[in-house]
Amino acid sequence: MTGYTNEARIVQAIDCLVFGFDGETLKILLIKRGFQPEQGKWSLMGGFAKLTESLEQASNRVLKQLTGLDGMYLEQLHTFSDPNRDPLERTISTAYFALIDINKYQQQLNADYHAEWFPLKRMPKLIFDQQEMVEMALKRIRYKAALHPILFELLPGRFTIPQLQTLYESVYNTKIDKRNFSKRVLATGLLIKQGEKDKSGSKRGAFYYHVNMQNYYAKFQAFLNFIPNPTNLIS
Amino acid sequence: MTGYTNEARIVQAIDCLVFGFDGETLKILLIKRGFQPEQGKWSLMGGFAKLTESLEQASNRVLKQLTGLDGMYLEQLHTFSDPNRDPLERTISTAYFALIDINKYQQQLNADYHAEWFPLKRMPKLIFDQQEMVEMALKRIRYKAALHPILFELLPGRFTIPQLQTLYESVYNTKIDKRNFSKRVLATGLLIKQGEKDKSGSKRGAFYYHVNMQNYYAKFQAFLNFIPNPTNLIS
DNA sequence: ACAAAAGTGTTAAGTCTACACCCATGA
DNA sequence: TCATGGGTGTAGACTTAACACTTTTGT
Repeated sequence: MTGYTNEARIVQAIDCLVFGFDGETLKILLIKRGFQPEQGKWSLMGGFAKLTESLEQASNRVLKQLTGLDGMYLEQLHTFSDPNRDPLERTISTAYFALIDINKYQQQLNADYHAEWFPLKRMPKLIFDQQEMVEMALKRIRYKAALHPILFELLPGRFTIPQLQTLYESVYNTKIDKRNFSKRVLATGLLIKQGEKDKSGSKRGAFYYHVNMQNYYAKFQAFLNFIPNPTNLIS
Repeated sequence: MTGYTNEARIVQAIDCLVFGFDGETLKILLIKRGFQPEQGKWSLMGGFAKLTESLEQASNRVLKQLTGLDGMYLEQLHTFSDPNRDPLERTISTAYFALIDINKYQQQLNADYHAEWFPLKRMPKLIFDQQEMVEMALKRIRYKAALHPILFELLPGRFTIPQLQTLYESVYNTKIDKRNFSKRVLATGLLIKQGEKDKSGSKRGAFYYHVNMQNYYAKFQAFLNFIPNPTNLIS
């Protein structure tokens, strides 16, 4: 017996949504597609599953190629399977999203792909159903970050509370009271204050913090009620 | 140009996790697998994607075959792609979970599949990675039901508040104070009281309610903070 | 009349929100 | 010295949690 008989075999793709934060706004990494169809158009970084690797392995492989980075936060988003999603051939694509520290991103590696960071508000049209993927990823990130501390993945190893607040404000496109924000974020016990200050943003300087990794894993589930109005969150 | 060259083509399966509630406990519908490998073992209901259908269409087709039902609550859970998950051939499977009113389930249709409902606590060992699928689905249901009113999908068109409470208690394996429970559930505005009572559970009888579908869609997002301790919920 | 489940209200504790002033520093 | 962003506390509103007794009715 060598396999299932009479069943269709289908090309299995992966698409990677890479998000970063530049201190101002949430950005997504896009490439200029290097092959047909839709060659030369802006696109998510993707690839195809090989016979001997899982989709997680395929995504990590592709992300390593594109960004030079390993071991980043990576989560399966959804599998897109409309029979007409790819005009060239019936293809199923599983989308993954990654949250990376934009500073670790290795610029030289992407020369081949002509990769560029785009603020989400000024993103070009994408090919196939990738627009839908981006919207779903944003919903997922907003939903999840309201309950879990995933946004730390977008920051460097040390960061200030005002930076963290800007990140939350940019993800939720809202303004948060800084007194309430710092009270809550400190109350989680996830942050450890450092001696040094970041003087780049102000004359007085803001203290650096880093994540208490022990508490991070322990409290990953318990980081609730962070956002003023967790309405507008989606399934 | 007729397709991608040099890319692997892989069998794409779907697996359906069908949940129901019998008034006592949450149950899952399993079948005796009718083909190799693992023929005769207890398994999730599954199938293969045809070239011309999406995975959602495939799932609905398979669920219709198994249960006779259409249009049930169906959500994509996760895509499982370990290269060794199926010993016969490399197969990728996307799991979907369905929540159905167990009373609508059409018994005659499953004769071919030897389907049976199992309380989750007394579930037999499943084949391949299906055990993992069930665990992930349970986590997802608990997570989502803490924030959204999906558990109504498991109840008949009319139900009583004590029945609803039993359902929540069984999903979360916990006890909830009935005064607080009814206050909260009524405060959502999702329930409409009916004139009649269900006399089956007690001598006095409990009023029937049904879901206000208008509010249901409007408030699907806003049904928050339902469960005493939304700790133990998973990503 | 009694057993068994349904139904209902209050109070205290805790959490959340709104809000304004002083601090430190570089230019 | 002044302009800029950093840092902090409180009071009122609201929400949540804990808790017990009365009602209905079939047997």
